[in-house]
Amino acid sequence: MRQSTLFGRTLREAPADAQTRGHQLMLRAAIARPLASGLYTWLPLGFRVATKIEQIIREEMDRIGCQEMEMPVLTPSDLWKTTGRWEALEPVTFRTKDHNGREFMVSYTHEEAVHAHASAEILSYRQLPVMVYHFQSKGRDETRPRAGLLRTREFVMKDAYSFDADQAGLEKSYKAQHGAYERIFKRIGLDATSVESDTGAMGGDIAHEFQVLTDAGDDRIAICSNCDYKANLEKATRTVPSAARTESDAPAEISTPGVMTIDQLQARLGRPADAFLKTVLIKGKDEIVAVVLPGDRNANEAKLRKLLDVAEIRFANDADFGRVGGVAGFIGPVGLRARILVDRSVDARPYVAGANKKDAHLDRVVLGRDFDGERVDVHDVSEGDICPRCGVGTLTIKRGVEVGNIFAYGTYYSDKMNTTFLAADGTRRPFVGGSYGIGIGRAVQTVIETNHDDKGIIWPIAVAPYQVHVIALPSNDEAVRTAADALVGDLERADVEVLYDDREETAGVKFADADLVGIPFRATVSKRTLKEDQVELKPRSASEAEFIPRKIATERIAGAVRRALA
RNA sequence: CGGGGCGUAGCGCAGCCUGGUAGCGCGUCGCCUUUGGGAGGCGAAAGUCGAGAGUUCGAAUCUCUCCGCCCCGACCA
Repeated sequence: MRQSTLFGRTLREAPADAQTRGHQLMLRAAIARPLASGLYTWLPLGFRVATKIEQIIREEMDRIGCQEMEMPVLTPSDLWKTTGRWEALEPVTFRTKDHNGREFMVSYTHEEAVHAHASAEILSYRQLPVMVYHFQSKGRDETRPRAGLLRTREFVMKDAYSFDADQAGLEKSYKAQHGAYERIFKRIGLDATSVESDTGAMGGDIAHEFQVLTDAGDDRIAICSNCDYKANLEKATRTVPSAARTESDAPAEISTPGVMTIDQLQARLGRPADAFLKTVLIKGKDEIVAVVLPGDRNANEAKLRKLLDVAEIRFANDADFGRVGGVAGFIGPVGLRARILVDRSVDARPYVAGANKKDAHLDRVVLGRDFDGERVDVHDVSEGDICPRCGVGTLTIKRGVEVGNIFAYGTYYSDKMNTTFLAADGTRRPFVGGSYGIGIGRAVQTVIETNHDDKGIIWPIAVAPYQVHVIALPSNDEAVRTAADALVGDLERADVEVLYDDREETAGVKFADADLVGIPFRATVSKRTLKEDQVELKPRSASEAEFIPRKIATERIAGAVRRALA
């Protein structure tokens, strides 16, 4: 490919609204361009990367017997209505109607569609298990697209679906996908770790996210310093140190005029945050729920949403406070007329809690004696907490990008859509399923986020837009041009992918662009190298170049590419 | 959807407070010189100042409404 004709120019400066390094480099290196908020066009260089990533995924899916197909972007509303997601996904989806008024969704995902097909194609247990996948655009009207390709409103996802006769089969399919994912991310050059994740509103048992740790990410992951425990903060828990039970007198009211927050209580009473109980009133499905936590812990919204089976956590209003007998700022679990959830971080010792009376708190409130409630796990873990698995290591919290997820949802969709097969014993049984997604654009930018230096991208060769960047210097010199043209032709005949910088630019511009675009090998043909009858070869990731006699340059460069790919 | 910020030439920005000729750097175009790390000279093109309404003799600048974009939070691949 001659760079003089390449569609898409490099940018010397990144647009001011590009925040992360990957976003900046993605734009500067002409990988993709925004068309509107959260909508991106692949430029030729980026499209080649995306295509290579797809091909790697395709090979690994095929290897585990997952069959490629393709379902439409637009899917009819009645399909979604059978699972209730037409309503549930309303705020985050794009919709349209045809000329007869029939409604369609720009598919958010394809579980419904694939179940409809499975139901029609798979009649007997003899046809199971089956795994299928496709690469297809998803539409998600994200309220906040973010960081370039990391979160967009339309993106291509590889989504695979497994259908099994029973739970044991599902677990096998799930393991096969998990293995494929590990191979895929390794080949792409992403250091992705599988992390336990929340199963979301769909329930189900097992789910893993593949997270790439980088500050550009917007997920938070708890990681044990000792064992292999890793979990999304939405799900992460900890070992709560057991406190010795202490005896104490009955609660006593203390006057605390105007003292309404944990911070103020600490200042006023001179005790640490964990000496207090924090009580948060929230709206449940059709009840008011009080969540009781130690003063130094925050409630985890994801955990609460799942526990209460609500889409969104909303705090109680004044009327709700009155209804349960609480006073804002002085709320506590003792005598409260609400469903009470007590976080497992609360232990069996006396705390200071709100007295449900203006300007008053209760000292020496003890769980089990003075109040009680359902014991739950709804707190955020913090840096330094004890690992829940090994009980030895401490947790650190890192940011991550979720490049893929796998999810064993079981019969969730089959039950709702009544998709069944005929089992060996003659009964009709629901498909036991799982879904497995990878975002292509997100993967591309995550590779950049984790493979660059201060000059530009450093592509892993397996996904690089081209393998060798040939630089002619200067390209208007007859001899240089002839030699460079010949090298490019020879390399291409040896099946090497070449980007050829034949532009009439100065050396500085060409080298700076080569570093920015980040093709793994740079081969320079210049007046200087020609004098010695040589070609200069420099890997993007190395600081030193080597000089190769022109006669064997093609062979040597093609060999280097082959070794790098192996 | 809650909170915050920003829209002036392709990109990065100044000008706005205190109303009066629309500017700078880079890029782009032409010619010349240059060619191993974003070169130099001369010349040139390019802006509905996000949109609309208002105030004013006069609005990029003041007021209002709308639109777009970004960041933090919540949600996702």
